[in-house]
Amino acid sequence: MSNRIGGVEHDLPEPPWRTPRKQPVRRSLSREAIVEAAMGVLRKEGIDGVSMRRVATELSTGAASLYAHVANKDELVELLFDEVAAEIPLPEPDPERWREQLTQLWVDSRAALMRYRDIARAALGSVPFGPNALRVTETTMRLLRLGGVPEQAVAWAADVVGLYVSASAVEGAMRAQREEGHGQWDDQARQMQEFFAALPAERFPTFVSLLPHLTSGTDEERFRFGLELLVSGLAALATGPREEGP
Amino acid sequence: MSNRIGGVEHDLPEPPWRTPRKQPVRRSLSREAIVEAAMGVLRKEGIDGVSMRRVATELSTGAASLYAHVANKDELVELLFDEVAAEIPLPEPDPERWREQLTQLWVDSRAALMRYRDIARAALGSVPFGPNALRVTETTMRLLRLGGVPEQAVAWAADVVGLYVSASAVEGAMRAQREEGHGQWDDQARQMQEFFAALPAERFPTFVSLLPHLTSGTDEERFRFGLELLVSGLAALATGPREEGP
DNA sequence: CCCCTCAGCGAACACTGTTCGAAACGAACG
DNA sequence: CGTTCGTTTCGAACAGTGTTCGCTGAGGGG
Repeated sequence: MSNRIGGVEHDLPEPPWRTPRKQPVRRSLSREAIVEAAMGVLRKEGIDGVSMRRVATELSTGAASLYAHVANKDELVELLFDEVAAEIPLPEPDPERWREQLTQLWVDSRAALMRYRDIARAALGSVPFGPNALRVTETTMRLLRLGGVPEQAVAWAADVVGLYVSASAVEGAMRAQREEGHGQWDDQARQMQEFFAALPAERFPTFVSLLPHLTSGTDEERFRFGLELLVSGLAALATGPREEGP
Repeated sequence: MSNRIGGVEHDLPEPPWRTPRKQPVRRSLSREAIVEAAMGVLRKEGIDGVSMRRVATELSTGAASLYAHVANKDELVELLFDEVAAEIPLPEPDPERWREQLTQLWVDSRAALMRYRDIARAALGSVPFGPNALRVTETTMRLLRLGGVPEQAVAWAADVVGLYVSASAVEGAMRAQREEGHGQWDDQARQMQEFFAALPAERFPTFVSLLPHLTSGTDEERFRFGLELLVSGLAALATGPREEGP
């Protein structure tokens, strides 16, 4: 090809009589590389930041190239979601501590989701049946059965709790985004305060009287409160401890 | 202007020497008209169908005209959400029946949201504090207090249940969309069946053994199941009936 | 009566997801 | 070794999106 030694030739302008082969067409793109690059963007900028062009740029190529490895953006987002689900730590089920383990599992799930901004929105759009999401669901069901929850309730509860965790993660991500985006958290907290103070107490007496309680507690405390409602409700359905297996 | 009598002149081609005034510049656009038109689109095509151009076309004008009455699309969506919240029927609180009324209120909320496709997504993005949404929250809190639920729990529970209702409405809307969009509901139901059948039972034993329970029940039954978990959990927190007022 | 403000609105900007067609490559086959 | 074939790469283009800019012209206040 060239009598020059590799590496330097790229700094020189191409001789015009040679066909300009721009870049030597790396044939190195792969589903894994795409997902990895997209995960980086997701962590920094959230789902809206993950555009096909953005991910392609990260791999220094064009958007069209991605479509050889991924059907469309929806499929890419599903892959991302399952990749996040892989980061959820799973407990070794212990019949003595099923309630505690269940709570911890879902607190960890919310934390993993929120580490990747608003990725939880993907769980509300399409029921997540990727391999890693399935592992989480399987563990949830194992724990519920260990607690003696009836079969029908186990199946529905897995759905319900998944919904709640996703919704809470989305809300948390949105709040976090607003807090960092709009500069000072101070500014719009004051704005909220003013809005609340201007509320007509004669039209919303209960709401106004509960105002101090409304803003109290961290996001995770509020999440745990709802989770505890669900878990205790499930415990009440339990018919006593139960062995594993069919 | 013209010696013709009104109404007919629009059918004739404009004489070319007169400045073609396209349409006489209706100065009739208003926030209400915009929201009304957008509600129509929302009901038929969901949030993604509500583009600024689409709504403007419905009012036979251009997208830029809307920005005189509405700050941006986010604000428009918030207005739409509150309009939907106005359709939620509110009960007259009755201390004897607070549990039943609470359940009914949130079942009705979900139904109202789902009538407008995926509008519930707006509730997960920005905490809804429009006047009509506030009326629903106020009623929720009144009912919870009537049931003797502690103040802190009332405040947090309103948040939690709102999250759950919205999440369930979004999921229901997505499912409905897929069912009508992908032609036959039959086709992808079979596809799901095949996917489930192909699952390795040794890796997901609990999940596989619960398969029949997973697909059973209507959406609303599943929703009511989770709602009952929450409400009974709240009832357990109650310290006995309590009078209204400070 | 005049002027000035501001709703109306066409055009444009910077994006988005996706498709198309041509090129370039690797492997399999004669 | 040569040719063909399927796949990957990728620039360009298409049909959308939300939003801004600048011009026009009508209505109300002075």
